[in-house]
Amino acid sequence: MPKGRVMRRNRHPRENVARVEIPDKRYFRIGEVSELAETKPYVLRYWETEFPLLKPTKSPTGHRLYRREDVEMVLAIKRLLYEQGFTIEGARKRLAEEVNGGRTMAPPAAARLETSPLRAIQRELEAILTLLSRQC
Amino acid sequence: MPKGRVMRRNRHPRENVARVEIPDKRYFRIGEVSELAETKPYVLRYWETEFPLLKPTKSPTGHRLYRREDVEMVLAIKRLLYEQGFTIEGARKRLAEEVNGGRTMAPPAAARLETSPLRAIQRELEAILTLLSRQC
DNA sequence: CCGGTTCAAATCCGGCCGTCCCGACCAATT
DNA sequence: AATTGGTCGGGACGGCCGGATTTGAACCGG
Repeated sequence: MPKGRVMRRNRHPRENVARVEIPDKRYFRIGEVSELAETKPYVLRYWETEFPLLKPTKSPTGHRLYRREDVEMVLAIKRLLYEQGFTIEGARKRLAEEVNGGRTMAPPAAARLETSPLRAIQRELEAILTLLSRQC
Repeated sequence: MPKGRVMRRNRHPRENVARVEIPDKRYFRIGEVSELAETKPYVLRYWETEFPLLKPTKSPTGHRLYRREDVEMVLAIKRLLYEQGFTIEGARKRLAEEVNGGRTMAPPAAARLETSPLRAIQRELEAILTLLSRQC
C-alpha cells in the first residue's frame, strides 16, 4: 500500500490558542503537549531549536518534561506564528522583548541574577528534580 | 554567456525605516520610492499584488504615481516585514486591523507569561515536595 | 516483556517571497 | 528624430524557511 500522501499543510487551525485549558499537572510529556496545542511533536522539537526560551527540562533518559510555563510558552509561540502571522525570527524577537520589557524586576537585579547564587540554586533544583524523576 | 548571478537576499537592511524623510513632493515615481525605501522596484510591484491597501494611482500611460500616503504605506509594510518580522499575510492582517481599529493599537497585551525567577524556584520547590511526599 | 511513546539525526519538500529577464512602451533631452 | 534611461506586465526561476517523514534504538507503564 502506498504511503500516506504528503500531508497538507495546516498552518492555521481554527482553535483559539488563548483559551486552551492546561490540566492541573506538574509535568507533561511531549505527546500530551502535542495534543494540548494541537501541534505535532516534531514541530515542538523543531521550535525548541529555534526558540531559546523554550527549554523543557529533560528526564535522565532524555525525555522532555514540560512544566506549565513551558506549555504556556508553546501556546504563546503558536499564537505568534499562526494567529498573528510572525515569522519564526519575528516571534523570537517579540518573545525576547516581552521577557525583557516585562518589568518584573529592576534591571540591575535582573542582570546580576544570571550569576547569582539564586541561579545556582535553581540549577541544583533542576538537577535534583531530574534525579528524582528517575526513581519515582 | 552566463546569466547574471543570483542576487543575495538582503532581508534586513539596518536602516530604521521610521526615520526616513519623505521629500515635499506630490507624486513619486517607482524609482524614487525605491530609493527612499531602499527597496527594489520589482519588490514594490510585488507588494502591490499582496497588499490591497497599497494602491498607487497610475498615469494615463500606466506608470505608477505614489502619493505621500502611498510612500508611507510602503514604509509601514517594510517595517512590518523586515523590522517586526511578520509574514506577508501577518502584515496584511495587521495593516487591516490598524485601518479598521483607527488608533494605533499598542503592542498587543503581552502574553501573561510568568517569568519571575523567584516564582520559578517556588514552583521547583513545590515539585520537589510533591515528589518526596510520594512513596518512591 | 510488550505495545505504544520518545529520542536524535538525517533527509526531503512545498511554497513564501522575492529575483531576474524579456520585449515593448514612455519621458526627457538633444 | 534619435538617443538615453526609466517603467510596464508577465512569466520563469530559485533560495531557504518551516516543517514532515523516516530510521532504528531506547524508553516506560502496565
